[in-house]
Amino acid sequence: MSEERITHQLSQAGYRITRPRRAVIRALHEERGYASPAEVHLRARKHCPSLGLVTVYRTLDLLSEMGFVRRIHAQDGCHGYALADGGHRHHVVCRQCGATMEFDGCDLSPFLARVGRQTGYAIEDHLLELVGLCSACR
Amino acid sequence: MSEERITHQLSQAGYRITRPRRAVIRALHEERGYASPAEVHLRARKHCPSLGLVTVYRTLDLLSEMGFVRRIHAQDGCHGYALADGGHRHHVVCRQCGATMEFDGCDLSPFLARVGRQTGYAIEDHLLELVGLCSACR
DNA sequence: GTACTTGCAAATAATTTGCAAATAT
DNA sequence: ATATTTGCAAATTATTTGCAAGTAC
Repeated sequence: MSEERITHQLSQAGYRITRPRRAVIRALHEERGYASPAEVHLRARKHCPSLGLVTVYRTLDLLSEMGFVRRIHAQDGCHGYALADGGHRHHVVCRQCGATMEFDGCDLSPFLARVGRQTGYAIEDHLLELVGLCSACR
Repeated sequence: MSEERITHQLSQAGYRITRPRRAVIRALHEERGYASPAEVHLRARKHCPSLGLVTVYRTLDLLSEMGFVRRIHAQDGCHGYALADGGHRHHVVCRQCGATMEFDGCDLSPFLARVGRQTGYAIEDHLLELVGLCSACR
């Protein structure tokens, strides 16, 4: 979802559109995959240098509650946040050097449909991250 | 997987079978869904009163590394652990109520193979998280 | 006996809360 | 004008580490 649309909806819901909140929303849009609160903070400071980490937590909570963002759990155990509906930002990470590369053509639909039937859930979004060795590290 | 099978495999891998480890494995078997380290600790103490929380963390790490246990991301922010019922399984999380459900038959192989060719990476592992609405919340 | 494990205490990291000052509406 | 939001500092909670003592093999 676009930044404008999110801010508009927040505004409609009675929340104020502040510089810190804009900065967090922008940072999330710039992120390819998911980011920890600390990472969001780092990135969002570019847009609002005075931004405090606490505000990042609070804003992520708000966005999460409003359904614009979702919490995901990363392998290392840290929590990450990603834009909901950003499900098609997939990437491979090299476990050796950390290089990441995006790939496109996420044709998981048949798979997702099957899981939906099997579990009774209405699947709305997904996050996929692949881990492996990049060509240089092999 | 049964307790005996897990301990056997740990033993085969060169790890020692201790009272604290048995207690943690048993506690996981008694748990229906997933449990936080603190919850595992509480339950496992019934089988090994001297058990320390630190050992629970270490044992969960070990079991997780060996693939006997999976980390689950709970809504409230705490990490949870659940037995991996063999094979590679994933889960769907309900964005409304947080209920999680496992599904099996994660047959992504054709997809992974294609991405491997496309990116030049040797894909070794993947993290897939699905988000949706559970049947009760729909 | 020896190397792996444990539990404790202390260190570190992650997240939340209280509150006066700042600011969007 | 005023109720919301912010940033800081401090509190709380979660997780990891160092190390001497304990234990499986």
